[in-house]
Amino acid sequence: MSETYKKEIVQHIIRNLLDIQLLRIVQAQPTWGYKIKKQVEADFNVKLRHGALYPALNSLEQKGFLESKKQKKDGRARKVYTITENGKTYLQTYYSVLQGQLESRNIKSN
Amino acid sequence: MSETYKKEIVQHIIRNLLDIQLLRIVQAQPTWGYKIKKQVEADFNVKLRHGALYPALNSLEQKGFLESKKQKKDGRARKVYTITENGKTYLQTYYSVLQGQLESRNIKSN
DNA sequence: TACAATATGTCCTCTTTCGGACATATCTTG
DNA sequence: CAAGATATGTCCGAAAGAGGACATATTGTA
Repeated sequence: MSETYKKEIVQHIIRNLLDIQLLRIVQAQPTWGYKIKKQVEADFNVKLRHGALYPALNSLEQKGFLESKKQKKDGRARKVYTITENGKTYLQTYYSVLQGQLESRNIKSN
Repeated sequence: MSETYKKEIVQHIIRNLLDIQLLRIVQAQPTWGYKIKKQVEADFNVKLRHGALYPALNSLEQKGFLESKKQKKDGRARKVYTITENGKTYLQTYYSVLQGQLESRNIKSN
C-alpha cells in the first residue's frame, strides 16, 4: 500500500531536493560525482542524469557548501567532494525544519 | 547559527515541496486556499503567491489527493479542501522516506 | 583492437515554473 | 460610498529545469 507511491516520491525527492541529497551523501562520506550517480541509482532504483548532477555539485561548491580536490586513485582522476562547515550547518538546519514538521503534524488553527 | 539559513530553507521547501506542504496542511484540518496563504505567510514569514497556490490545489484535486466542496460560511464563498485516502497514503509515504533519511544519515559505502 | 565502464563536462531544445499583473465578486470597515 | 480585506482564478514574458545528445579522456575486458 505505502509502496504504491514510493518510486514516484523518491523521484520527486531526487528532482526537487537534489542539492539536499548531495549534501547528505557527501556528509556521510567524501565521494565523487560518478559514484554518487551509481549509488543513488542502485539504492533508490531511480535515474540520476549526470547532466544534472555535475552542475549541481559545482553549484554547491560555488555556494561554499562543498569543497573538491582532484585525486588520482586506482588510476582514476576523480573530483572528490567534502562537505564544509557551512554545508553541514545548512543541511542540519534543513533537517531540523523537516523534523519539526514530522513531529507536529498539526498546524496552528487560529 | 542554525538561524542563518532558516528563511532561505523554508522558502526552498515552500517552492519545491509545495504539494507536500498543502497535503500536510489540509490533512491537519480541512481548509481553503486563501487561509492557507495567510497561514503559511504568518507562520513561516515567507510569501506564497496565490498564482501558484490555486493551480497547485486544483492539481492535487485532479490527482485525487484532495477533494473540495464549495461552502458559504460567514457570508464567504470558500472552496474547502479535504484530504482523501490516497492523499493520506501519499503524504504518509513521503514522510516515511524522509524519516528514513533522518534516522540513518549514513549511506551504504560499498 | 574494439567495446564497455569510469569520470566529468557542455549544449540545445522543449517544457515547466516564476513573478507579477489582470480579472472578478463579496463582505467589512471607516 | 470608497477602500481594504476576503476569495479564487487566469495569463504572459522571462527564467529555470528536464531529457538527451555531444564531447573527451582513461582504464579494464573480451
